[in-house]
Amino acid sequence: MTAMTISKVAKKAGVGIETVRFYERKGLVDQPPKPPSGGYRVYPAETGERIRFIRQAQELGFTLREIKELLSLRTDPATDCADVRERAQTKLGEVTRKIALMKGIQAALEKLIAACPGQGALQVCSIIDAIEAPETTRKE
Amino acid sequence: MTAMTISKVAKKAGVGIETVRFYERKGLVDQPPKPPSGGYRVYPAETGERIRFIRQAQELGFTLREIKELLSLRTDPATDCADVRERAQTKLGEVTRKIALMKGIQAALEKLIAACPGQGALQVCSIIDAIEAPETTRKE
DNA sequence: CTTGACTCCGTACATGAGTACGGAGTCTAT
DNA sequence: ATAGACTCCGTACTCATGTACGGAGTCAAG
Repeated sequence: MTAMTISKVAKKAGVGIETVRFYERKGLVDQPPKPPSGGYRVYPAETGERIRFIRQAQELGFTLREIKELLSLRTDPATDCADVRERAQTKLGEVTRKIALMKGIQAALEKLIAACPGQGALQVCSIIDAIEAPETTRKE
Repeated sequence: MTAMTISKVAKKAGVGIETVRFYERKGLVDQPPKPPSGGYRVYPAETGERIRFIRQAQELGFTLREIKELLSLRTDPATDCADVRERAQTKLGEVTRKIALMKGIQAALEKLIAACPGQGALQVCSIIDAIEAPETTRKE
């Protein structure tokens, strides 16, 4: 069982070595200590999963800063539960909002696909219909 | 009814003037022609909506390049329907996938919130559980 | 017809998120 | 014990996405 070196982690996570190191610098993943005997750092298996999570969260429009916050949410005895709870609820609001927006786009795309293949010119339907202007009810 | 100048558009869309101009340069929104009489450009009302859409799509993790593609999808007689349909379907796949990922995070947050307030130390539950490793079934 | 606010345009600067490079050390297989 | 592959670390470069600046032109009100 070969030790988990940085290149193994990177490969498992589907990123480059430099990216792993970049996330270490940013505090998104822990840099394991160098073994006292000297030599290469050895990574726990979770690091790969953690990086995968980071990448997916990025695809969902979270910044590394936000992802760091997400990752710091965990129920363990050491952290103040009420605080974690509150931050989790804030994040939950964000993702719920994003899901709603995304569903708007999904619906618009489905409508577009449905409208398209019929014959030539049905309605002109734009993706922008996906957004229901929230505040644009002001004239001027 | 005062003409829609660039600052009005920006305000309506909730961005700065420079951002509008930046999107014009990038081809994400059309730059209206300068009136032949000279003077300031006047913008159609849709520009504001369009920019709002751009910002929302960005929050959902789409790049400007991708958003440009999204915006170019529309069923109108001028464009090849089959082509539009195909591109729309690709995009639909992407957003559907994103929704699934986002729901994973949503569920994890809900679980976290539910686990938290009970007493002190219930399970340690990490957000990373949100991701079901797709390919990590390889050992080594 | 002048003043203050706004537009236009080009260019420069900023920030987030990597990516690349290079030299020195380490590990492993032959 | 040496070659080839890999690690470590610092620094520098890149690319996307804006933001800021500055000077010249324009507009509308007093």
